[in-house]
Amino acid sequence: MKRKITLKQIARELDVSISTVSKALSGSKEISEDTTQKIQAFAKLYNYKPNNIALSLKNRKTKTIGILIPEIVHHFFSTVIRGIELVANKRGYNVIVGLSNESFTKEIINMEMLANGSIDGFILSISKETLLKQDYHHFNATINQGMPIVMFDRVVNEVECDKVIVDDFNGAVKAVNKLIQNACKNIALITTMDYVSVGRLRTQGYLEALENNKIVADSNLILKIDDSLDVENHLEILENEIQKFFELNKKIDGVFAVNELYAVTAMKVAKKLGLSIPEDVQVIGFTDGVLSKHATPTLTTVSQHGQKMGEQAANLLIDRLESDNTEYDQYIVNNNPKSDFIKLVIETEIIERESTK
Amino acid sequence: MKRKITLKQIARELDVSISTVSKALSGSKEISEDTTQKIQAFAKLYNYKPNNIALSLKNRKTKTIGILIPEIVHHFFSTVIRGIELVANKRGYNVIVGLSNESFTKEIINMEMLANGSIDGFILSISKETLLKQDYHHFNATINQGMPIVMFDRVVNEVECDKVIVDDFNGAVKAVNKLIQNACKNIALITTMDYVSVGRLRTQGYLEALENNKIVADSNLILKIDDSLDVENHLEILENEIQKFFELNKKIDGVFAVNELYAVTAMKVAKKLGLSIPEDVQVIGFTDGVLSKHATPTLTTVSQHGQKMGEQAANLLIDRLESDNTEYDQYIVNNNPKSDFIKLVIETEIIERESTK
DNA sequence: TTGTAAGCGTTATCAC
DNA sequence: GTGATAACGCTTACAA
Repeated sequence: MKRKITLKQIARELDVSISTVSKALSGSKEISEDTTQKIQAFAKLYNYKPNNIALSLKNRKTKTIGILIPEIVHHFFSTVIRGIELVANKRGYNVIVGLSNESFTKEIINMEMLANGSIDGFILSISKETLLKQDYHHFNATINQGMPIVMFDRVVNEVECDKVIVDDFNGAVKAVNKLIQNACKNIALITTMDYVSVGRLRTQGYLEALENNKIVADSNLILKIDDSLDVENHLEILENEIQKFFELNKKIDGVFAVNELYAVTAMKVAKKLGLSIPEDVQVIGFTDGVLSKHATPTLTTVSQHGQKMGEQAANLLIDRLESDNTEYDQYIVNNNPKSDFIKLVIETEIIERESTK
Repeated sequence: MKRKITLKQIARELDVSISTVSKALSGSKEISEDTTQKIQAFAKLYNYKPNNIALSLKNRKTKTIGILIPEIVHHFFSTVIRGIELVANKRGYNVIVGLSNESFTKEIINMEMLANGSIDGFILSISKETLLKQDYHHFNATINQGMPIVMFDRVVNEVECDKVIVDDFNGAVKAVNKLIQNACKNIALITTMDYVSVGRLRTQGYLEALENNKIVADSNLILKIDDSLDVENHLEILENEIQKFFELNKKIDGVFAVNELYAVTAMKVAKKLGLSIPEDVQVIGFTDGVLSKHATPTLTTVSQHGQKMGEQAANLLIDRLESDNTEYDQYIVNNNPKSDFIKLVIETEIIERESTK
C-alpha cells in the first residue's frame, strides 16, 4: 500500500527542496525547464494531489458548503440538495450534509460541529422545533463569526441573511383561483399548524384568493393538522382526521392542501366516501413530488422547484464567499440597518394533472 | 464581527504560551489550578472551539465520511444516508455527500476530490455507467492508498472491501413464492437490464422460485426495461412498454417488479385495462418507498431496509477506521488472499398490503 | 508549573 | 534558479 505522496517525499526523492517542488508543480517559471519537467513527471507517476486539509488550513477556506436540513427522506429536500450539489461541484465546492431531524438541539450541535472550520458557509432550512421555540440565536452567532448563511424555504425574518423562498403565498392564490375558476363553490383547505411559516403563508394565500373572489371563508372548511408529533401511525391518524373532516363537510367540492401527502390522502378519503375526482371533488396539492405523479388520479400541484432553489442558494452563497468580504464584514460590524441581503423568490407553477377539471 | 478565537489569541491576551493554553483547556494537570481556571473561563467567554481543520491536519484524520451515491432524489438512497448520518453523528463523524449521477466520470472526479484528505473513508454505491463499463480501477486505487471503502447495495466482486447488501435473491424468491401460494399461475417479471447487479439477482430469485415450484419459466413473461437513458418522458415510455407487455400476455395474474416504480406502473396499466387488483392480478414490488404506501391499492413490497443498511455500513466503516490499522494495511500490502472483509447481508421482509390477496 | 519547538502539508516571501 | 523560513491552528515531547 502506498500512502498518498507529499511534497516532502517528492523533494527527498528528487533531492531538491520542498519549495522547488511546490513551484515546479504550480508551473512557476522561476524553476528551470529541466527540473520542472523532472518533478512534474515524478509527481504524475506517483499521482500526486495536494492535500485538501493542508490547503484549507493555509487558505483559511475549505471550499465546502454545509447543508443543514430537517430531514433527508423527503423529496423536496433531496431535490434541493441535488441543486446545491450541482452548482457547488461545478464551482469547485464540496457539500457536507447535516440533518437536524426537526430538532432544535440537533440543529445547534450540527451547526457547531460544522462551524469550527469544516465549512465556509451554510445553506439551511430551519427545523420545526426551532420555529416553534422562535430561538434563532445560533444562526445569528454563526453569522457574527463571519460565516455566511443562506436560508431556503423555511426562513425567518429575525435572521439577517440571504434567503431563497418559494412564493408560497401566490402559489396558494393561484391554486385556489384555479379551483374557483373550475367552478368549485366550497373549497376546503388542509394545512399545518401556523408556526410553520410555509403553512401559514399558503393559508394566507388561500384566504386571499377567496376574498378576491368575494367568497366568504368558512372556518369549518379549514383543517389544521398537527404533525409536530412524529408518531408511528401518523398516516392512519391523518387519514382519519381527513375523513372526519369530509364527513362533517359534505358540501366540499374542492380541496387545496399545503403538501402532496395531505392532497393524496384527501383523494383517497374522497374516493373511499364514494366521491369521484375530479367530477365531485377537485384537488390541488403543493410540492411536486413522486406522489403527485403517481397517484390515481394523478395530482395537480403547485410546483416548488426544489432543485432550482438549491441552485440559486448555492450560487448566492458562493458569490458571497468569493466576493471581496470587506463589504459583508463591514455590514456585520456596523449592524448597518439598510440590509444588502438578497431574498430570492422562486415563482411557483401549477402543474395540471388529472385531479382537476 | 468577532472572528473565531484561536489558542494563539488566548495565549496573547492572557500572557501565557500557546501550549499552556492548550494543556489547560484539555484539563491537563500539568497546569496549575489557577491558570487553568483563568484560561478556561476566558475560553468559555469567547466561546473557543478548536479548529477542525487544524486538528485534521495534525491527526491525519478528518472524522468525516464520504458518501458517494448515484442519485439523491431517490427514496432508497436517502434512507441509506439517513442511516449513515445517524450513526456517524453518534460516533462523532460528519458526512460529506457526493453524487455520481450514474456517471462513471463524475464518480471518479468526486472520489478524487474527496480522497485528497477531505475524508477518512468512503461509503458508496456504484453508478450504472461504471457497472456497465466494468471499470473499477478507481475503487481499487483508493483502497490501495489506504482509504477504506464500504460498498452498499450496488456492489461488485472485483473490489475487495466491506459490503452491505440486501438479500436480493431471497427477497425475490420470497415475493414470487408468495404469489405462487396465492394461486397465481402466470407470474410476470418486470426487471432492469442485467448489468445492474440487483436487477440480475432479483431476476435469478424469480427464476429460482418458479423452478422450486416446478413452474416452467416463460420468457414472454419477463420484461426487461432499459432505463440507462434518462430521457424526459421516461414515465410515458415505461407505461407504454408495460401496457404492450400486458396486452401481449393476457394470462398474467401475478406481477413481481424489481422496484416500486415498475410495480406501481404495472398496477396503473392493469387498472386501465380493466383488471382489478388483487382479484385479477396480484402485484408485489421491491423497495418499500413512498409510492408503495400511497398507491391505490397500496402495494405489497419486499422491504429493503435502507436505513438499516446505512447504519450497518457506517458502523463497518468506522470500526475499520478506529481499529488498529496495522492489520488492514498488512492485508493490503501482502495482497493476502484470505480476505477478512465483511459482507453483511440484510434480510428482506415482505410488507403485505392491498395489492396481494 | 510553564514554555519551546517540531510537525501535520501547503504556499508565499525573501534570501542566496 | 533554488532553497530556507514563516505561517495557517493545533498537540505533544522535551526543556527549563
